Amino acid sequence: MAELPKRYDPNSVEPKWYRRWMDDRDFVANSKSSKPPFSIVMPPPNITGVLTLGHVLNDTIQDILSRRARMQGFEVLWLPGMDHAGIGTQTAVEKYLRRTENKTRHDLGREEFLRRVLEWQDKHGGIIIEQLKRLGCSCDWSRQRYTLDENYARAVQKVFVDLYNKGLIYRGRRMINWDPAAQTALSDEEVISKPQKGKLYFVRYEIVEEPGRFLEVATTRPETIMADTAMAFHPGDERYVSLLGKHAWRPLAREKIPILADEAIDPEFGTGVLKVTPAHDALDFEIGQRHSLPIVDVLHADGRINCLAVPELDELDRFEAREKAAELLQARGALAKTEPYENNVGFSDRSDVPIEPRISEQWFLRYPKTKEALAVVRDHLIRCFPAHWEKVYAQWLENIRDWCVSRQVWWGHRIPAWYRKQKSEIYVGVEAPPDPENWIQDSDTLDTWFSSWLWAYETMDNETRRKFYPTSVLVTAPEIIFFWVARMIIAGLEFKPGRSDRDEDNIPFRHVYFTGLIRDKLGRKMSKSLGNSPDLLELIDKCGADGLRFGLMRIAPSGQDIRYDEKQIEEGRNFATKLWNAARLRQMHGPSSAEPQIDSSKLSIYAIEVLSRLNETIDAIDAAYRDYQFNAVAQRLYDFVWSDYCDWFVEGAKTEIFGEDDAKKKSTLATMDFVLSATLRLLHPFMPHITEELWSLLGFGEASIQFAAPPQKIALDDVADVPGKRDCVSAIYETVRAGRNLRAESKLQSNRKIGFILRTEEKIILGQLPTLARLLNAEEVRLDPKYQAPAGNPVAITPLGEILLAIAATDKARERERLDKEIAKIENELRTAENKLKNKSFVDRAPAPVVDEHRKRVKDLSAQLAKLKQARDSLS
RNA sequence: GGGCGGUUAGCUCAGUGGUAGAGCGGCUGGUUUACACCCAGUAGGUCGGAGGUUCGAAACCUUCACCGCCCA
Repeated sequence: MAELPKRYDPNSVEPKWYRRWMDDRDFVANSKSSKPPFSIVMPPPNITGVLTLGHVLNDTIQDILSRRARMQGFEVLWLPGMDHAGIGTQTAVEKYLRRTENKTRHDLGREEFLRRVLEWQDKHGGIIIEQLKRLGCSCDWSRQRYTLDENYARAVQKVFVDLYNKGLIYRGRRMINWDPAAQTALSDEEVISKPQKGKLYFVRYEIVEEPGRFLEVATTRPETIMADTAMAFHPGDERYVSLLGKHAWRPLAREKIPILADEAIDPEFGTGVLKVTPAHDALDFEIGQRHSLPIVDVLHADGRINCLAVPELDELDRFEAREKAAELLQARGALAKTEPYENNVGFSDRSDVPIEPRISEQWFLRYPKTKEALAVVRDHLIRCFPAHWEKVYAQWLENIRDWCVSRQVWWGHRIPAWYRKQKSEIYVGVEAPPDPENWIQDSDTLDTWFSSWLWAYETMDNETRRKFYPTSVLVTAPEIIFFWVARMIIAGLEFKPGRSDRDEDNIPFRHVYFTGLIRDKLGRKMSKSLGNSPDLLELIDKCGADGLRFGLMRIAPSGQDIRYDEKQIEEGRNFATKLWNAARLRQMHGPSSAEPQIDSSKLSIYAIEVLSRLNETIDAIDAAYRDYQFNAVAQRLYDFVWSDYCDWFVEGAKTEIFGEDDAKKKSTLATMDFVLSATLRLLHPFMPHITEELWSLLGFGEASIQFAAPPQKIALDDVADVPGKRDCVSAIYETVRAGRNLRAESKLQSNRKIGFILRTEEKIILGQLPTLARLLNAEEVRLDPKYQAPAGNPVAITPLGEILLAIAATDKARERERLDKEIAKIENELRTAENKLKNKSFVDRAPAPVVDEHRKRVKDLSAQLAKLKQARDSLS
């Protein structure tokens, strides 16, 4: 085998393996398999989206879970797909049309516009799928789905019809959230409230029955005064009771409006009087309903004023009109004052403009199965990770309101409802009415989430569903817990796609893992407009998909936001290179063995140590996976490979590899093979490409590493006194650290070969001197239990005794200083431990092992201190 | 206003009652035949404040402050 290059080149390795995996159909799930199922449905990215760090995080986690399950012997289905993103895609195409042809969708007409959207989709769509492949995602692409696939779209409409027939979906004129930019209704979940600096306008309304007396109202929206149909105060508010039943003059579009009392008014706010504008405020609408007030709408759909009675305001944009209305009121002496004011304003999640509460005829869903949906999470048929999301979920369900599902958008699933021409008759059905010429179909489409709530099972054919539904786990961002997660649970419980009627067979998933949110270095959200998202394909070119995956996973604590820094991805790349070189070193010493023969009776103490550490790592990783602590898994692997294996085991093992004893050499190489093979398998879910490449290069298996069983802990039962041997290794490593420190503190260059003397009675160290010397980069390490330091050799205390440099300190003053510092440190530690033991209640109450440990500490520290003081004295 | 997170080294973060940790960054030394995407060493912390529980608290409880998110 040719020597490997020094540096790992992911760009030549990663695409090669991905192609192979695809050619071998390794990711295709077999519904007929007898293996136990493991399934994930991918949260579908937008059809015209591109890969973001959020996707990388999300989909890497799904890939890790899928790949690990595959290795564990599960039949794995990771089902990918895309979402048509109704409003988002339509807006993008509209923008494009306006820019290139200066046309609106209405200029083109519905049919032509939809043709253009399809063109756009063909041109820009599905880029993200190729990017996910570059990331190494092991999705079953043969089952890739799209929310507008014919079958899927039909299922969406069928669900609508069913819910309509059950009376759960209804059409009604109600107060909804109107997005004046996108000109569509939105659901409550799509409204984000943001604090806004504005003004509070104090407006005077003259009392009709008492000319000259005024009622003062504080409002943030003077531009809607023309739509006021009443004034209201709290029934208990004594300031105003005398006005009850009287009337006020509306100062704009002057008219008499009644003064009434309603419990909903907060007497503390402003003057305690509310101007009731039922058409433009949700609370006012309710008050209006209670008091049978007329509804006057003074806004166009695009947010301009629609009020011929006040020509100064008519046709003005709502925000311009606000200023203008204030001016008009001022001119008429109706504006008492204005105050700066900050309040929360609902913004559209889509177009980031303030939402307009508006009365409109829309379709609504009265959510079914909300009690059951609460129960399945409360009773842990579904578990959230981290668990606190269960509370957030419950809170939403407990306060749930009907879902406005219709959108005034053309791109999407058209509402399967028809209205009879010239009659008020509605037909709702998957098929068009038999006499279409007499009907007009509803022009609206359904909320995109109304299609994605079926994603967990409508993406599967019957056979797939039988094998893989309910899915094992859903991985998603907390931002869409209501939009998607909760609604999918409701859909599963209502439509019962499972193999029985029982809830546990119909929930869409058993676990939900919520990722963190990725922020930039400054803590800001990643966004297109800020331009703070890295170019991921560039990053993959630079660090490899594996480097990106590992780097990101290592810094992604569960349940917390992630501060992204490219340096951390570089660390992922560096780690890949480290792993590569660890394999390279092994490969330089002859062929590795797929089944290394470990004769535990012949293992060196270092091999026992590294194998024990490997065992511990395997346990720790298992535990971390159980809690979905991916960063902990990554960190454990990083530490094991870099520190335990490379820094300590491999460096020490060079004694044997380059040594004369063939049996020892073989045993050491076998240990390396064992550890490397296990490490590659442990790392495979995180770094699929490099592990496959090394698995193949080192010949650890004929078949792909993807289906190799996860490493089991090695039994060291027949090794005598493992703890004793590990203590010995730990003492040796401690001694190495002390010796290296001596060398550096004595200003000796780290490459200079130098002699050390070890003053110890420990016999166990005899055979270990060559390894000790290698790790210390020493010319030799001389064992001398009776060594008398001639002129103050620099000395350090170790668990083995004392280690000394075989040369006199060149600078005695500095050496004294060093020893003084060391003495002070030890004295300090000693004092702490002694004080604890002096405390009677500690000795009486603390567990015996803890007390013993402190006694031992005092003993050890005292011995160390004595030796250090002796060395210090010999210098003066 | 209600709920949920967070506050540990210059930075990013681990750390579930028993001697405060890692990586990065800083500083010092190094082309020691796996790796300069590296190796060795090192400085740097009254664990946000105040109370409490305990023999013992970064961790558990109470409270306050500040930061962030979700819902009104």
